[in-house]
Amino acid sequence: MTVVTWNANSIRARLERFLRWIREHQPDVVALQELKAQDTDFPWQNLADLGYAAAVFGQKTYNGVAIVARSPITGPLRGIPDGIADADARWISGTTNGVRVISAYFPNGQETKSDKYAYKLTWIRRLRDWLCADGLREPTVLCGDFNIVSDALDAAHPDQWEGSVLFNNEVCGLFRELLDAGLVDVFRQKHPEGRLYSWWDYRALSFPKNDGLRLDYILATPDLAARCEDAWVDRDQRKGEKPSDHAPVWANFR
DNA sequence: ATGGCCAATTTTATTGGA
Repeated sequence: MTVVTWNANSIRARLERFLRWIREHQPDVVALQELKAQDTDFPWQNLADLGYAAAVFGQKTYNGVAIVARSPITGPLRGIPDGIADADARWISGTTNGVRVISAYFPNGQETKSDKYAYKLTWIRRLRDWLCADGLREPTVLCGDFNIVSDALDAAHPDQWEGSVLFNNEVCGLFRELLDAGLVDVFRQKHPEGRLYSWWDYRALSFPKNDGLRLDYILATPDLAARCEDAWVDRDQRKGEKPSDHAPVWANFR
């Protein structure tokens, strides 16, 4: 089973590229983030025509997450199921092919002194608490744009990001707490040397210079992680006309 | 070669992204 996580940075702006990519690569499961679209603007029919089911948690203008899969998706949940109100569409889960799939778009946080950063920390702690309490009772992949540089190996120039909302002791500590809840970073497992990235700024020739960050992760419960054969970044999707600033991150499970 | 911000909004600047 192949699992991909991709921050599309607007599903409408990326529609042609997205559908072409689905047709060419036929992934089994895709976790999408930053749809920047309401449910009614999601390409349900295009995907159905290609043989894919979808579970969507859309939002106008900002955020928005979805799961797309070749097998039916059962028991979809929209929003971290802890009963706490959240105005942002950042989390969806569903089960397909016997695996619980979560697509999560972690808050960016803007600046460390901002309310948005406080919200980021609160949001990640909610996710951690849910994972620890009852989130990992079945084989699970937690996929998404974490907006966290988990380690200096995940940045081309870590010194330029140290202390930012993406890379500091607080968010790195919370990332470790997500792993401690019972998850394995399967891409790290396959590439312990690091220096591979999933996001490059649109500005300043960041992609040709490979001045990137790894922000997109696939975390799996240990049973699944043991079945992971390979993990890779689909750099071709950052090339050409109208790319997202994120490339899809893939993992293949036996 | 992969190329010098981009996307959405009742737009012609502003907000947010990372």
